Amino acid sequence: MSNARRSSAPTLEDVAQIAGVSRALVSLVMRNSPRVSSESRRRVTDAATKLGYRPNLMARNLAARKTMTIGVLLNDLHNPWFAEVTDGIHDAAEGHGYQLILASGRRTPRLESRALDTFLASRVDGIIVAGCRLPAARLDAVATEVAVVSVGRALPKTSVGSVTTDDAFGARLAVEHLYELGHRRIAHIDGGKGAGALPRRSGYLRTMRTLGLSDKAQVVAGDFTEEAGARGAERLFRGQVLPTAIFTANDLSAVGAIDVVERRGLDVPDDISVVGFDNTSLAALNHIGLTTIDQPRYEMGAAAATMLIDAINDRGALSDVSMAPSLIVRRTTARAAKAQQPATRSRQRSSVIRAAPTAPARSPSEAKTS
Amino acid sequence: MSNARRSSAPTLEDVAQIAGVSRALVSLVMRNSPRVSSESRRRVTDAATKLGYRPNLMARNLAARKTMTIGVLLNDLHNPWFAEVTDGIHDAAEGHGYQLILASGRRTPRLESRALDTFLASRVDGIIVAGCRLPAARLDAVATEVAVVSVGRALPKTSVGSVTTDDAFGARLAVEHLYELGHRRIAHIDGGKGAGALPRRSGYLRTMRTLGLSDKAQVVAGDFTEEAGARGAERLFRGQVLPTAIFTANDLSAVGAIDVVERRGLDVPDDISVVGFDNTSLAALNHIGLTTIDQPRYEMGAAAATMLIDAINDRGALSDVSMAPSLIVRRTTARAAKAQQPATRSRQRSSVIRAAPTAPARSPSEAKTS
DNA sequence: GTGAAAGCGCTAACAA
DNA sequence: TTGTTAGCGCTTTCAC
Repeated sequence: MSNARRSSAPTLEDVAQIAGVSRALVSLVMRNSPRVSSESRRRVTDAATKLGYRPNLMARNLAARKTMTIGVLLNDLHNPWFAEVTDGIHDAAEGHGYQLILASGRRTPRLESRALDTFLASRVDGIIVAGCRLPAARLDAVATEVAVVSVGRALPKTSVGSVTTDDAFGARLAVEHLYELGHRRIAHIDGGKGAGALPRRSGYLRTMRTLGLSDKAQVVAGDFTEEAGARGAERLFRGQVLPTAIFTANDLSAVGAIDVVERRGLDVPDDISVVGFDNTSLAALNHIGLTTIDQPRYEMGAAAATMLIDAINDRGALSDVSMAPSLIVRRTTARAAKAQQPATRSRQRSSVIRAAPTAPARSPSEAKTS
Repeated sequence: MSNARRSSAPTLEDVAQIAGVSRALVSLVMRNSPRVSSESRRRVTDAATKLGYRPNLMARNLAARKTMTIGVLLNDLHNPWFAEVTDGIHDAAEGHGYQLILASGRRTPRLESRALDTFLASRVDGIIVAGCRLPAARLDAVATEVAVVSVGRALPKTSVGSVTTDDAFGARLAVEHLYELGHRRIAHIDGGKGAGALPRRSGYLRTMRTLGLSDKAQVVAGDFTEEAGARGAERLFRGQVLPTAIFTANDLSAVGAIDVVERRGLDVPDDISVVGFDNTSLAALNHIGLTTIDQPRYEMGAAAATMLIDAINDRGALSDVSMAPSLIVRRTTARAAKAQQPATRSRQRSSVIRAAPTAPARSPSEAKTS
């Protein structure tokens, strides 16, 4: 560390001056227009580098009436799901010459709302909201001013486009998987008001009903965080009968729930099976080996960006696309024990034994770690 | 999804017109200046809401010659360390009235560099780079145009301020902890060119030397990712003698290494102890229970933002601050086995047994999960 | 307290 | 191919 800072950045005018040409010519060169003689081009670029000239984006965007920028609102930087979706958005946007500006909502509607205001004030050409929890009406209002697409949450009856997975079907896959393993008492720790939480919850309930398990269905409140998963599991332990399986609204919650189960001296999956949702990198960690429902996160991000950019350029309308989820079986689910009720149920954290599945690894279809 | 989009946003002029006042007055109201009569204020705000007026940030910033925005370059959205640092930056910046615009470098110097260019072109008032891998010279050049502070990596002899932890000391804590548990053959999977990787590596080497363990020191190349941790561990397994302990450059790598160790049929910590670095939320997951070196991530982010903002407003100079790391003992480290060489060393992934520490939990100082 | 006028740095017709 | 001329929407003196 030491010091030095510029006084005032050079402008187009400065460059034009020392290159001995007009401002318009410099402008053309900066946007590398083909209709410039190579001689002029050289003189301009020379002058520019000599001055350390850098076009002022604000001035450019103000004059051009577009920004070639898309604002991306991420609900929770702590959840790897968002990183993975963002990669997809990034690559697709870059391919079309668009820049990204990211904002973090920190799972707080107030901050999400403010971030949207900033995007609008910055006149971004389009907005992608990922896992956004804001009311549909709010998003629809934003969509009045600029094209918006939502990832991870459908917004029917609004002008907001969406790319989601079929959450209800994903929930069904999870429940059916557990059912086939012999589980009946299957609980669900939900995602509260989070994006996609509702269809996952109703998908769970519907499937339980279809399987004739309505009386055994049990939903506890969560919010897509690890802490919520832990709290949810604690809640289950406080109940009369313990479930033999837990289906959580996302991977983060699943990890929280597993911790609690093991802390209670029970084993996953021998005593209680757990299925997550998302198939984030977290689930894929071999050390966690979470059975979960895969969402094609990267592809979802890419699809959202492509749809948005097409809409911006009037090459297509916003729509609602739903991608197929799939079951990824790893090591947190196993055949239900004979006894409906797990054997041990010590309260204190006796030495925690995490054994491998007794059965040989069931189709360890380790999907791409993204 | 359906449709509708605005034609052209209302401007200050429009508002002034229908409020029956001058543009300047509207401007004052928008920036809520105190020298406006409440009557005028009311008329203006009424007109503004009626029109759905929203100040154009580009125009404002262009005219005001400042943006009240700080650009934050995050090296890797997939690593929770960045989310945690960002929270600190966010809160501190907000407290001073600054906005954030985030950019993801995706662990790619080319993208990091481009993001910096965008920040400069956008005329942000200051820049924070977190875990940035760009050459010091490049960052120093940027620092010529705007105040820059780096989190997680010191940049001596440049104009870039920095907030780091004492990485070398952290490495020493890790090695000494292992030494006290009886380990001698302690390997290090490093962070390559990553931020902070160098001091961690040299801290490791120096401590090994101090402990008279130079001949047993072994460094394998990594890059702060889980994959690199796994590759590094594989490399160790290919060696003549296996270490009894591994110190990795960060938590992500530690998790990768642990996976490989267990895949090889060995136990962590009974056969091989592992220590990470960062104490991210990942390490704190009970299910992982990684012994690691804590960095006060939130505080580092906040300190960086505060330092930057002070510098922007000439209330202080950029400097290099280093925060103290600390050892967090969880469950991936244990007393070294009697035999120098671990017993089993099966090649195939025999049933993986993950046992709890045989010794009762050693000071489970679960630091704040941030 | 309010208005008029002059830019901020650039793009976009249109002329030449 | 290059230069001229208007703005883009806002802030900021500086009068009144």
